[in-house]
Amino acid sequence: MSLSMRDPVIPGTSMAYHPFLPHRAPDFAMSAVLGHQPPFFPALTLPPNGAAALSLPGALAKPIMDQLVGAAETGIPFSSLGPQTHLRPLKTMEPEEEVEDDPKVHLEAKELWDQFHKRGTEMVITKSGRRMFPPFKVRCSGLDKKAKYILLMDIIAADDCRYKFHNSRWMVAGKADPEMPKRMYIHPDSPATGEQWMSKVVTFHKLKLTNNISDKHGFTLAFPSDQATWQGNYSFGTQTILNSMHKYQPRFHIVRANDILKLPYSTFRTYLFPETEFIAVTAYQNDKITQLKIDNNPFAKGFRDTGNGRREKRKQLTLQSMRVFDDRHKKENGTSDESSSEQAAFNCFAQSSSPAVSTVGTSNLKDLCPSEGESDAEADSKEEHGPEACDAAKISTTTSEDPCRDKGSPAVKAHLFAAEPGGRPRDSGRLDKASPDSRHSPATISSSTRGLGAEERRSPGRESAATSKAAEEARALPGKEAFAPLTVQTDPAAAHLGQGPLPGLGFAPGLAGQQFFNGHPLFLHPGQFAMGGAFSSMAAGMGPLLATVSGASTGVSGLDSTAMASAAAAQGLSGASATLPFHLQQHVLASQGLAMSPFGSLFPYPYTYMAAAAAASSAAASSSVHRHPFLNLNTMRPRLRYSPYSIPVPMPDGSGLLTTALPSMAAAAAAAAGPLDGKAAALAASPASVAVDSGSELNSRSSTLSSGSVSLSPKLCPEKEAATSELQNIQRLVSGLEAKPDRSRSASP
DNA sequence: TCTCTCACTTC
DNA sequence: TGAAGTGAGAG
Repeated sequence: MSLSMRDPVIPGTSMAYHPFLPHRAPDFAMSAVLGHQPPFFPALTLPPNGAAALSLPGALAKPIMDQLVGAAETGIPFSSLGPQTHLRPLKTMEPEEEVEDDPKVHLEAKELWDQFHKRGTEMVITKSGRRMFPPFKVRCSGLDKKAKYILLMDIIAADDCRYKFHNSRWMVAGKADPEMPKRMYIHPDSPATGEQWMSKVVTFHKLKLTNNISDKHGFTLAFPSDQATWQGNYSFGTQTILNSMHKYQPRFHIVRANDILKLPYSTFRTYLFPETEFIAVTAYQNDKITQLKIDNNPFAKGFRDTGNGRREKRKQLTLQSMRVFDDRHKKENGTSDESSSEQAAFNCFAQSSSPAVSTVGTSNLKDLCPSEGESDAEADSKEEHGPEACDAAKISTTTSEDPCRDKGSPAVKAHLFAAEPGGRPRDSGRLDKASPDSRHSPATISSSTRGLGAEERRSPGRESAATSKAAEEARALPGKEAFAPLTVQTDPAAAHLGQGPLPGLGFAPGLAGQQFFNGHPLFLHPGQFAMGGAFSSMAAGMGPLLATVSGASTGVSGLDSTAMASAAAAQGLSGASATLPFHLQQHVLASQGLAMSPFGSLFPYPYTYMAAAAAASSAAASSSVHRHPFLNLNTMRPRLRYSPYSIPVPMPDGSGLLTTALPSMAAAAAAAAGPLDGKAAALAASPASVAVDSGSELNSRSSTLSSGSVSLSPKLCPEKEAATSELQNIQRLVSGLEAKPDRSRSASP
């Protein structure tokens, strides 16, 4: 049984769903708390009949169940298993039936995105968080109507560059700053049936972007995995922390799972829309972008030229003053330079007075301002081919070297922005969109290789030699290893958590008013208590996950005194002592405008540890290769389908699924992944490049690729045709990776 | 560059 | 009606 938004769960009344509460005890076939270390470990749910009832990959389920069940039967101290273990109702662990589906995802408002993208989309980030505009919306099809899916979104760094807006163009300004802890946002409606998802446009407009590293709207989970790139901590949250003047790429994920608890073991189908790439800014740099926002964002109506808003009044005032100035100038010089006058006016009005700009607001993609800066005009003229062509180009561009790209870095898309230094063959090399549907073609990344390839494909940069040089220099700079976004690392275990690429997972926000813990201890930041459906089950199912608060330098996870105590006691957790007093927790929650769930903050785990874990995760992810955890993961494990979550490995006593086990695992993973840096990316890139080879193909193939039936392009990897079983592909690719990380190059033309 | 306040908007 | 989302502009 899983909770969802549809479950009538209301904070304060949802306790009935909490497995830790006494009245829930009967629902459990078994209930036990195993182990006591580390305190931050969430409970591992264990059905009474072992692995069979747990919908986990065989490889994972077996060792876990063997250990847990075996330990219980033989009297082995639970502590030897490491994590606290909770047994959950069998019914919640019943495996799902595998039903074929063929998900397709279409980006909504693509035309709008194209308009922005052509000029280098900027997204404002603020301390309190700013929504994305255009909003990220997709429409799904091809889902199994009856199956449940969890939809997620995250934003990853597009490259390792820092940018500056110079001479009306975005230019590389050096190496990227240390990456912020990444978070994944779970759509608040998750989980929902395929039918439900397909019946509406899935919007992620509530996701906010922030530059506040102390943001409390997130938490981190950590769990072991043999997939290095996904081993460690996973952050979720309603706000994504970004670096200003850095380029980012939103991603959309479809996970077929009827319960959040299965998320860690489910296959992620990732979709990437190049046109949604953007540069985070604290203040708009490109006036054209500003104008586009004003013209299209309802909330900015007041700044539109049309209307009686402040903008209009100001404009009129400015115009008036300008006329006075101009008249005076004419009298003084006896001549009138219309062009200069316009230019002056343009400068003074900051484009608000530009006629050309006013037309930008239309939904149609037209030239914005021919009269504007040469760079813009140039860009526009080049972009007149249409947004679709532009997209195709993005995807197909492959020849030029991207200066900003780290060796092996899969994602380098600096060239994607129109406002970049001229002279680059922006349009050259673009592939015509063969299919009308290509406009909706995302770069599907259900397979690691494809995902990486997609970005790799795009990475070929348009950067000038100069920028390339700068990037090179920047690259030479000390890595981000030193970066520790989160303050204190109180637990050694947390340190290694970050050794591997750690993709951030963000659990949805708008789940307010719903309980998300029907069960197990999950370390959540107070800010997450408002989350609902997805979390309800997630908490219950994140057994092997280590939860930590991420991105928070202050505070402690808010915990309901009652529930927390109950949970803590049940789990034998010791971290509660590190938490704030209940009233303080309430204060923390209140400060965030969040209602504290009665059972809410279940996790008495030391906030500091969580932060440390997140920091470690972030630091690990900051490596060039790890810049794109998702893609990197794929690189490491080329799969048509992959799970960002851990895959079971033999668990040593005392470690098991716990974080304690992470060190060794992470280390091993890191060791394996390390050498792959760069090469691995290349490997992954090959299939991906194929996938993105043609916009039309992307679209038509997205489903196929995502489904894993066939994802590799016949052009590049004929031997990897759909007929090849997924397992075989995985095995082959993985073995190849391990043996020859760079083999991919040879395999990919 | 960034942060904050402001007037204005939508919902 | 008020909370929340906007860009402008000052500092």
